[in-house]
Amino acid sequence: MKSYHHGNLKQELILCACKLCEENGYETLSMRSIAKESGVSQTAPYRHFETKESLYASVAMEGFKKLSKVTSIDTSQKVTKKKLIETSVNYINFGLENANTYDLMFGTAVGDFSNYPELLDCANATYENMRLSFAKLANDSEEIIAYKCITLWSMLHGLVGILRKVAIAGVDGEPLKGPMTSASLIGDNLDLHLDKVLTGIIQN
Amino acid sequence: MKSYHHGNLKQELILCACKLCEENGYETLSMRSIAKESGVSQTAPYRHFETKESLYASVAMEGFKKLSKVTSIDTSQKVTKKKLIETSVNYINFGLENANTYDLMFGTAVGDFSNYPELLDCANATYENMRLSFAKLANDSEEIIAYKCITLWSMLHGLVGILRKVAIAGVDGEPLKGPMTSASLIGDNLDLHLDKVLTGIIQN
DNA sequence: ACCATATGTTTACAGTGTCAACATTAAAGT
DNA sequence: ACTTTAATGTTGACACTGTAAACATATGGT
Repeated sequence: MKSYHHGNLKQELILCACKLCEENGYETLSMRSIAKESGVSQTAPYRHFETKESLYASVAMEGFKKLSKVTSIDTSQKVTKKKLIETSVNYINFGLENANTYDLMFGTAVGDFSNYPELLDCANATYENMRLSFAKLANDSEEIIAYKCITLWSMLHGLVGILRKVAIAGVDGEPLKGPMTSASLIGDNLDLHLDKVLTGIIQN
Repeated sequence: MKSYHHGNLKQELILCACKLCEENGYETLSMRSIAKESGVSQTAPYRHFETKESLYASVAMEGFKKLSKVTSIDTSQKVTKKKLIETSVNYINFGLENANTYDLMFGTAVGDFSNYPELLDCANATYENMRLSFAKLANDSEEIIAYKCITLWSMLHGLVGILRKVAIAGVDGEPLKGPMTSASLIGDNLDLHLDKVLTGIIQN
């Protein structure tokens, strides 16, 4: 028997939204659908989220937490290139396996992170760890560290995008022409590719 | 005096959509709004676009054409690192100056390009030129060329994303913490940064 | 016990994508 | 030139969306 008050609705709504988002993409996610899925009236979510965007922000935050978990390096210990490669692979796999959530995190669904301080913190924490890792790896200036970090980060992000387009195209038979094909080649040799890239970044 | 038949509606709808998209972002663009803006009934666009997504596809295609224009290198002549840097800067500037359109082109609004062959061709052409440029630059194997091309492309795409977040954050005062700050640093020294990156890519 | 506040529900409104039925015109076939 | 047909418009409708307003119920501090 359900009581009038749910007790833990906000948490359930977020969970629900995460699930629906990953299953069908954030574009098809509606306030009403998560309300229904949570067995609650259609406007109940508005007691916990001012707008749909702020619900998106919560889902994105969960995503960043999860991403942080698989990519964070223990910077109290020695940081090696191998660890960075491992982390890079994890990053890319996260992007591929949580494609819809990834879109929500890095797309335009949440316009300005600074409207959601908690989300902003989570996002920054993710990247901050990568920066610390580079700082530990070699004795570079702040500037060089930043350069290296952003170079890698940009590339990982870009790679996720490319590999996904290839994966999607691969599903319905017809392989894509041009660089797309080559991208799937990289997918198969991801470790090797990342090793090359990281070597390039570290050396410079 | 307007006749019943518009005569050139499809073209006008696309133009209109491009304008509205870049002005307010593709998320706020509606079939009905472009219809109204074009001075035509709300379902008229459906004579030219089966779904909203197919209108998006047309807008995205215009974007790729424009992007091609500013990034394409004349591969019948000698290709230099300098030219690649120039092109890279142009790519990034395109992404920053046509931010909303860029989102449409590289986001999830158009799910699968292969449903829109013309769009797919335009998109591939853009990247194909970059690949040819790398092929001209040095005498590498197909595989190495692909590697270099995708590395650069991924990074440019990633950089656009990062620089935009910084630009947006810069607007309302409060600068972002962590690697975000460093990213804006890169924005100021974009040429230098790209030179470094390209050197790294070319060497490997 | 009382009352403010948090959390729910119902109802309502304007806007959306898209379909079906109908109107008008330009193009093609005779 | 006349008729048929296909292309291109319009009107009206449906189910869905985000979200505001008014109301209902439970909870916690006094």
